[in-house]
Amino acid sequence: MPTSKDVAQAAGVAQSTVSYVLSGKRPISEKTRKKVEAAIEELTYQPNAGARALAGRRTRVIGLVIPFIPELEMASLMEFVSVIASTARQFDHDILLVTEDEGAAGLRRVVGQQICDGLILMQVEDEDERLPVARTLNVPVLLIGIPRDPSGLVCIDADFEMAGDQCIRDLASAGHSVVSIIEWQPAVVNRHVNYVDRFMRGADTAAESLGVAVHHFPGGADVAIISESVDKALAATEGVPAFIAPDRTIQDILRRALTARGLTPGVDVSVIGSASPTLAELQPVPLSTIDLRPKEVSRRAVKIICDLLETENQGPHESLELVPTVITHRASTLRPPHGS
Amino acid sequence: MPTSKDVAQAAGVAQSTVSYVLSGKRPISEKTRKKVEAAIEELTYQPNAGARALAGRRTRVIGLVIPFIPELEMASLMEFVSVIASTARQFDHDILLVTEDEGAAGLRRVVGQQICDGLILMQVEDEDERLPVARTLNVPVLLIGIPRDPSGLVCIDADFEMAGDQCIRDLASAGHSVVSIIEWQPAVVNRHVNYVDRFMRGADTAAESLGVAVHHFPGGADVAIISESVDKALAATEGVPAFIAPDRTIQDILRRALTARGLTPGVDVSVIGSASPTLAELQPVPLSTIDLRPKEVSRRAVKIICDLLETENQGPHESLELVPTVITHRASTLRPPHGS
DNA sequence: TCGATTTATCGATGCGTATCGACGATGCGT
DNA sequence: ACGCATCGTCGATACGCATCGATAAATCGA
Repeated sequence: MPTSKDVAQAAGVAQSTVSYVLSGKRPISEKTRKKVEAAIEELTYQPNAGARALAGRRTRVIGLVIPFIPELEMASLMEFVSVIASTARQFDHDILLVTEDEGAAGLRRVVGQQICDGLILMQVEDEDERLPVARTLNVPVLLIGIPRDPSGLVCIDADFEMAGDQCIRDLASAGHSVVSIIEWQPAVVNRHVNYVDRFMRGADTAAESLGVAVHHFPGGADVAIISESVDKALAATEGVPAFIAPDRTIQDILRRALTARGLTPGVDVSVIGSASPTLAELQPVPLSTIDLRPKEVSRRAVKIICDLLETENQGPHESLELVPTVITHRASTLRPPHGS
Repeated sequence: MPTSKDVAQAAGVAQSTVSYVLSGKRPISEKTRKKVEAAIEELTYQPNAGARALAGRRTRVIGLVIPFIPELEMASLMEFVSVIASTARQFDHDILLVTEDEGAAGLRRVVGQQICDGLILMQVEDEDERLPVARTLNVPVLLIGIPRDPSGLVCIDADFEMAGDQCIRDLASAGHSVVSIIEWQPAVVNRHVNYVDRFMRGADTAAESLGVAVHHFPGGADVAIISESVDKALAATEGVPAFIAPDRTIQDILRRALTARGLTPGVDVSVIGSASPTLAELQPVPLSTIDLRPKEVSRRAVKIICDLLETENQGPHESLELVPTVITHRASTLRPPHGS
């Protein structure tokens, strides 16, 4: 492997000059820059990351703490991971995976060994055991998700309250006065992420101001529970029933339960789910969706932490950014009455 | 951040002694070891990764090249990633994400900058553009998947041929003489991964030796295509029909298509799918599965490359490891006739 | 034309660890 | 008691790069 010294020798300059050509931190004449760049090209020189980290006290690596494999939600998780990694590259950073099974000790390790310049924590819970540790680490930490006490922390998440609001308003404007919301699966709810509450709060508030009645039903991974909820919901509704199912697994089960009862989304019943546009269009009846914008959340998360890494001021930051959600009409919801 | 020099000072020894206590590469008296360990504890010393990499020419990081986000198969992908990261930790290594959108240049980068000691390539295609590059990198590379020409490369994958064989034998022993296999989705097939072919070869060979007739049907993401295949398959079968659907998405669609026709798995029809035991049990009718053992593949992949990293001999290795698949009877297939 | 600036480059040093050779201390046999 | 191997520790050096101060060269003003 060629070193910057080799490059310097090939270009007939000092090693430090090579370094300055690369970093641009001192003026370099056009002539020597050309020489150095030619030498770099010829030797296919690439700076050694370890040496760079040692001398520059910067690794340009961000640790990504992924939650413990819950067998569910994996697809969604992967989308975050993938977009985070790509975006990090755009900011000239790399992503190191830190698995949850290392626990809080893992955070101390990657920061203590200075493998990472900063951390992104995914799936932050209401009372997350990692937070006390995160607060004491002397590196920027970015949370995806909002804990009960976000003081002294930098958080970002989808605006679930807005999502709940949008769903209710949308159904209300389509003429529904009763809406049934089916919660996330117990596996999600029990993890004590609070976006469930935020969503419901947004929905309830909107419903109250619009005079819409909202029924809540527990989520469940198996058909029986959902079927039961559907029956209760149908019994409690006059006119065309409306369902909101923000959990992807739930919405699949819901669709089957409705089909089994001879109800067609967009005709006899309105359904709002959550899915990427692509997947939504692939449904038997294209699904109206509330888009929680995982990609945008991921992108902003990376941007925020990279900004923090640039301005290396040590003062503990604190901020809370909510990414607006987007509701999209497709065939699974009734159209609003003409003129409304 | 304390350094090994600080530790040395606190313990009243030389810095090199601290290093030897940590590495164990030279004998250290019980007494000074205790002193040093106490100092490490007290200062919460952790060795600097950059310095370590520089001096030891080893980063203890493995690059994991994840395929370009295909919107499908994400859950399965995440399972690999998660297990790989955990297993790497057991071998005292970390995982750096390398996204496919950097292309082959990404491989050169992470190796050239010596961010990684080795690479794991996921989802290797038949004629993978990354392979020529991989062969010239002077670090161990481990492929998950088997390219057309595996010469000079180290590969591991599930034994899809065995999987095909097992499925056919299982159905044959349950009395089926005609079996319909529904291929993976076009999105998978078109990516030119060859495990599809390997599976079919195993199935066809077994079928021939057992006198079983096999019908192949294309996969498809939407219900219409699968329904059509099912109808054709039913028409072509006398007695109880049997289906094999190794693609998870397909198997979900298949189940609905069969249900719609009043066929109950395990009673009027046999179905073998692919899913984790957990998910298989959650189905309306517990699904007989062919387990492609993604976790085991991941674990072995990490073990292999870590072994290669230990024995740093430079000679280009070549090997091909196939992980045995496991077929598990559940309620969705007919029971073999008594006594067989 | 000569000193005062500015510009471009060089040499030296430090970052924190691993490793090698050296050296004093200890134990051995005779 | 003396030479000799062994054990435990130390000091010095290298790893490859970033950065600082210094210096030579070029530019400018008067």
